Amino acid sequence: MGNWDRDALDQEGRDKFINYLKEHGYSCSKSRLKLFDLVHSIHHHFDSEELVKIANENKLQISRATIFRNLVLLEEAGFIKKVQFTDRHTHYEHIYGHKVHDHMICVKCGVVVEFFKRSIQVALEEVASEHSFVAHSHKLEIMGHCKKCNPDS
Amino acid sequence: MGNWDRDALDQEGRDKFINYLKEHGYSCSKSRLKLFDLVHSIHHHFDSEELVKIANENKLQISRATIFRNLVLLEEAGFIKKVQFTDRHTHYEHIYGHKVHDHMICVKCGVVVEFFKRSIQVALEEVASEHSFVAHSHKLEIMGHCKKCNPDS
DNA sequence: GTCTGTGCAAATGCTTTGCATGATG
DNA sequence: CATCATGCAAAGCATTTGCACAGAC
Repeated sequence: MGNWDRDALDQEGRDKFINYLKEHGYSCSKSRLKLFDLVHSIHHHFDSEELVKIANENKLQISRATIFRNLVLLEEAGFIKKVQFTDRHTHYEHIYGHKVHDHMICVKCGVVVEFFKRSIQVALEEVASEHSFVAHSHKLEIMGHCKKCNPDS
Repeated sequence: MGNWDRDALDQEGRDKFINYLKEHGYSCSKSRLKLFDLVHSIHHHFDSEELVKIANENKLQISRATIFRNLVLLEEAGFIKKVQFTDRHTHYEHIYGHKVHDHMICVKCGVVVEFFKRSIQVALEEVASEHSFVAHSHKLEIMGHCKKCNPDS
């Protein structure tokens, strides 16, 4: 994961991020933009440790503290979202340029499958409105055994 | 939360727990049973801190370490389950004697509403089998604003 | 030049662990 | 009486924070 470069999609998101920063009175520091690029150079789930590692390997000059502080900002700006898998620390995934989806996790081998199911989305809307909630987002993870790890097969 | 007592339902669960311990080669220590009772005397979500606090107030003589160690056991035995809300530390809820349900969390006031929706359960089963997964459990949380905190109302 | 962001290292807070002691079967 | 559980205090680990300095606008 040492190499990372922006692609066209990210460039568009990058501009949105810059706008967000300006509109909300945050400055466009180099670290923030570097972190944005770094985060978007990873095409899978990631955690803070991974960012720190890549940043160090590539001598990006972003400290661990700055990474944590700006992950909060990226989350607040709606570019990334926390996901909690089996272990204790926080993982993130991209939102920008990605479709809404949920996760299925094999408790044996740890494989994570992303899926989208319209009927779930619809049912979520319904149940929220039944309880007079205005839903903004949700977190859904199915735990079980994947085909390979299925003890009965 | 200073008072706690077993009721009939818990007594049945308690026996199951004792069986579980025996079958799995764990000893039926006083601490373990006290923790079982304590956990089941709480009728809502709880966290380790709350258990420690009640244990101390009631002089139950269960140390923090023992609480953590046995929470793992209770989870493994299927009596409680981890739930992750907004803050950083782990919350638990009962499984035994409770129906399957999910949560809706108000991001403003933090209220947690439990709900059950059949169409969601059905859709979860479907999507798992579409991906050749055998689902054991799931975690579903809807984040949004409750009626009171809804900014548009 | 003023205000905001960053780096560093220390602090935090939940959780885990090593080891000597105590309870269990 | 051998084994497993517990208590205590210390360690771990992801994350947060205070403060002096650097960078943005």
